[in-house]
Amino acid sequence: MKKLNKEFFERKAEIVAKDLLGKIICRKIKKKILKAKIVETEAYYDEKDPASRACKNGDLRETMKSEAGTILVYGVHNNWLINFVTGKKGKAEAVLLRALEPLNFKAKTNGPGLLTKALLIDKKFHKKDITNNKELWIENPFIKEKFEIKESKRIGIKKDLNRKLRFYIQSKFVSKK
DNA sequence: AGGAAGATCTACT
DNA sequence: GTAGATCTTCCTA
Repeated sequence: MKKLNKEFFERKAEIVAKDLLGKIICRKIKKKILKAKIVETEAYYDEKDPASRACKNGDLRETMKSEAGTILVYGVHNNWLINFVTGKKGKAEAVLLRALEPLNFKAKTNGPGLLTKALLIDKKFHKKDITNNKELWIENPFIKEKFEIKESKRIGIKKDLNRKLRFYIQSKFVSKK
């Protein structure tokens, strides 16, 4: 198993979002390691993205502009959403994790808020480094599965720009609409 | 200090 | 399908 390194995240958000599909996210809780396959992602491209909080001033925008691989935890309503900063430093790009398929545990993760609950992810991961973290990291799977990557519009956003920035694999865990 | 908006979820009709 | 719950962040004063 090889952890994803910084170079992986230094590419465009759209590319990273597609490439993250099928990867394994690992969360260490006490002595157990929860593993789940990433099945749904969304890309946010820069501070001009009207749907992104990077279009506002503040800490989130600064975080999105920081080093690739930085974890960004964003709170809405009652939930935490987890993102990974992508692109080179200075670019406000990020990828949102929308759904996972649990491999060695049971949970509902068909939605951005539920997946953070299942993995016990909260604000304490904000600004941490996904490529160098003891409690949370991403691995390449042993075998590269064949799967079809589907695209659609982003979900839950009113300001939609007819761009297809949501990517997913066929799975019952994918949030569907 | 207060208000508004938001990348959501659940429950009920 | 729609309403409501309820939290974090940013903006204004």
